[in-house]
Amino acid sequence: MLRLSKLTDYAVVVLIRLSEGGGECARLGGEPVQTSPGIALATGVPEPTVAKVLKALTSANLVASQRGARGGYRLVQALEQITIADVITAIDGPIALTACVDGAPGACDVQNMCAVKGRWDLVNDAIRQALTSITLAEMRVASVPMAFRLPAPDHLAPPDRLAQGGVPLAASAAE
Amino acid sequence: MLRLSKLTDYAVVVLIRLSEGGGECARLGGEPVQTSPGIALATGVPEPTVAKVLKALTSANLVASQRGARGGYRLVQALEQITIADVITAIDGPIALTACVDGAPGACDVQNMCAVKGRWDLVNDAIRQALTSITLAEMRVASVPMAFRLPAPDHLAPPDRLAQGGVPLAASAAE
DNA sequence: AACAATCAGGACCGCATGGGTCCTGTTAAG
DNA sequence: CTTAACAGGACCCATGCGGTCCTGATTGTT
Repeated sequence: MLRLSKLTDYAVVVLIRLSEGGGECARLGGEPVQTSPGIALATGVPEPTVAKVLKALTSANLVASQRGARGGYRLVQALEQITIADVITAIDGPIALTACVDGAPGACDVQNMCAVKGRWDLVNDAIRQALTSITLAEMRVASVPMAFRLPAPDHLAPPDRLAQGGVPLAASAAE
Repeated sequence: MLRLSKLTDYAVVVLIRLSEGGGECARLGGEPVQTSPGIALATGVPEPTVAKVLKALTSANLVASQRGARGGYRLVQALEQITIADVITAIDGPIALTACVDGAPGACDVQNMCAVKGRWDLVNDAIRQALTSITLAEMRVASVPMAFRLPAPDHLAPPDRLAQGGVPLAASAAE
């Protein structure tokens, strides 16, 4: 699968949402912050999950948090400065395809004559480089080719119309 | 984690083992084949797992099988022609990082206003390209920098000494 | 012709991991 | 002092992977 976690997907959504300047809570010396309930409402991701993602992103210093009333989160870098590798590392931990490379305790169980030991590093480096070369800004411009772009991010988009007719994608071909 | 399955790791081991010409069963009109028990014995991977991996590799036409007595498996391409992407696709299925891209049944549950729909394709392509650019031959030469290379593949290497002093890698820096 | 060896293709089970929720404490603005 | 929001856990459940096994089909050997 080579599948990355759904949380990482959410993190991208949340970060892009954060970049769209939360127009609601422009306080705190000009630094506009957004609350996790607000982001959850705007993105459709459940609030606890948004909170969890934001905590991880804060630990990774991708976003900054302001505690207390009128608090919230804000980006510390522009989307152009955030790479996919950053997000994946923040959410899923270090990028390592196999247990052999990311410091597994018992190493592989067939380490005796494992003829390919350490060779995955080559692949890991390639992956890592590929992920480092893509920024969130690039991902955003590549998305939403249709007219569904919300120009004003401060008025939370009503999900009704979008959910009905919007974005059929691959959901129809589901067995 | 972006972790790929352990089966894929085994597949690489098995394929490299297959490339080292099974010296035992040189039959079948000059096409030397190796049996799955033999490969299991040589690599240290349990036999059922080897068999499962080989079946998947056969379905993906990375190896050819000869049924019946004196049967076995052999490579259909040189290691130089097999990319990591081939192996991953054979074992783990198509390379797709998120459920949004590989035709998931329900699509993402937040598809309503998912602002990043389809944007993972960028990342997927980058990953796919990175994995396609690395062949098994490159992985083999990059491995085993020490004197642990077994010159004769038919005499199974005694695991004892190798397991003890061999290849410390990153296993020490765990946690 | 009978036998044995080997692959084919499933079904099956247990465990680990991730996804998701919730609870309690801490901070800061009003 | 109260309230709103983050911090940082603990916790449960489902999914999927790793691994094993069984039965049948095929083919060389005796």
